[in-house]
Amino acid sequence: MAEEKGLTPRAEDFSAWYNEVVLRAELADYSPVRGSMVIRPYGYAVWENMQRALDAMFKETGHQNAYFPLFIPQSFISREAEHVEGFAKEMAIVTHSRLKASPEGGLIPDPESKLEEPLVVRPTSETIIYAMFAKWVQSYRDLPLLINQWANVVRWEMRTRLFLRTLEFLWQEGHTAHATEAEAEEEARRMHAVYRTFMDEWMAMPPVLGRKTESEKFPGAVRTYSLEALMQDNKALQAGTSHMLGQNFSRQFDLKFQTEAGGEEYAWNTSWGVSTRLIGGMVMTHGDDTGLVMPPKLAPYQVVVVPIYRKDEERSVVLEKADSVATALRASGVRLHVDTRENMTPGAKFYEWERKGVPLRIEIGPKDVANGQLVLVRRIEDGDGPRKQFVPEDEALATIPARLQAIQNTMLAAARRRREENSHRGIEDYGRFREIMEGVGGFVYAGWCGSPRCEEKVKEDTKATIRVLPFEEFRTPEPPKRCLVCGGEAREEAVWARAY
RNA sequence: CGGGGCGUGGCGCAGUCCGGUUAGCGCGCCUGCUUUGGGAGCAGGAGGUCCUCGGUUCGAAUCCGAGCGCCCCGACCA
Repeated sequence: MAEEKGLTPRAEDFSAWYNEVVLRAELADYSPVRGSMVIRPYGYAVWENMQRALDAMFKETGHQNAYFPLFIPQSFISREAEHVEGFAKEMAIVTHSRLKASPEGGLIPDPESKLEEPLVVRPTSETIIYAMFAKWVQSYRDLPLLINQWANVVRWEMRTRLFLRTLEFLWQEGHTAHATEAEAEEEARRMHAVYRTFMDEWMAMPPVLGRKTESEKFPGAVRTYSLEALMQDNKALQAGTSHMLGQNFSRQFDLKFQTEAGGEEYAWNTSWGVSTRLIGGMVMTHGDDTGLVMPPKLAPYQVVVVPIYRKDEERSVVLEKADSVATALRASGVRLHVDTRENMTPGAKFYEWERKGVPLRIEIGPKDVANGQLVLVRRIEDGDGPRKQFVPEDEALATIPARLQAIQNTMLAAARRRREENSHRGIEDYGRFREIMEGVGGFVYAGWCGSPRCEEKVKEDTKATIRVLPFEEFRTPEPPKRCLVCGGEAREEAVWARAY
């Protein structure tokens, strides 16, 4: 019974812990279809908070939302050579438009309804979006074209995990067209930076930024910029990507424009996306053995109020107080829930809301009403006194927004510290490297000669890959001289890790 | 696709080896009363194609055969 209530500790089996947290915090549930999941209201509320924040940032940077169709003609996918290569093996295809009764019983696709051209269910929308852009763009005056869409996509993955890799997932994909290479490059980097702001400030999940190697870049891109976060099991999570597509797609979809000088040129494209995978990242960045821990800025409920009472008279006094506290806090912009369930003891509610990761709990009992105080209990330790504090009501109401921000800051600092503590720098010995990858894991910063062969060897030996070629601010002050693998001259520093 | 595990009320499981009354336990659910400051108590109650199909048998959750599904590990994967 005690085992039923607790979670598998992270140290014992991280993967089991993760699944239990997601299911028991009611973020998501398995659906009847293998590899597909239902995002439950509590999990969807997190996604909505992510959407709200990101969408505002996209608008601030000049983008507009639009919606493109789920179905893409199969021929579109094959136009860009690398693109087909990258996605062909995981595509869902629609070939028929109706079913009919089978002679052997059951239903079969009606052969007469076979489509002229199969439709693929979008794994990403570059092809159809740039086909449409081609219709809309004639002149340099039509550029830049800055579009985002919120959508679902399907990738038929072999092995799936809740939020981290499912057959269908929700995401946003930005797609832009520019008149010059420099503008497109600037856009790809701008959105890369927007993601970084979001992950740092909203998710408290500080990623390492950099560029992907040739072998890891997006199929069809010239360059891929990535944000890699380190999870508590010391595996990397690719949390977002931004691609400089060059003219690869515009050439295939005839996305041309007339230049100011009167000539004709292909547009320069970018695309960038983050998905519901971020919810998995949030879980694996902040969760503990008690359950979920939500950064206040994403928490569906930042504060939950648990009223405590014995007698009816107490009940009405306490609930009245809970109500006025709720009204006051909502007025200062706090997302709050008053848990008035009658069939549950306060203790049971405490456990439930902790498992669900609510950052701050307010307990209100008869004693508190009498003393004009509120009991504040933080979800996490943050070095600022005990988790549980008795605070005069006025002071509590006035300081709760700041307390939430303090929790947010603490979580970011803790995540950053953990990332750095598990980043190994100055590793030159390949044996030592293998030891790290097969043992503690984490990010290893080391020299790379630039050869795909060395990359491949590491993957075979250790399952680790180059997550990013980090931007300057993340690099080791003293640049590595030798390639970790072959000992040849290091062309640049790489961040290696096992990844999700 | 390979390896492992598992399919029994909503959830978690026992029972299966060694066939035998009415399939059991915990949690959850419903009703009532008492409770409520860290996972409440008592009483009553509802809820089951034992994954499916076929076989053996007087008799199958249990034995045999085939199939299906899910989870985990690997291969695979922006």
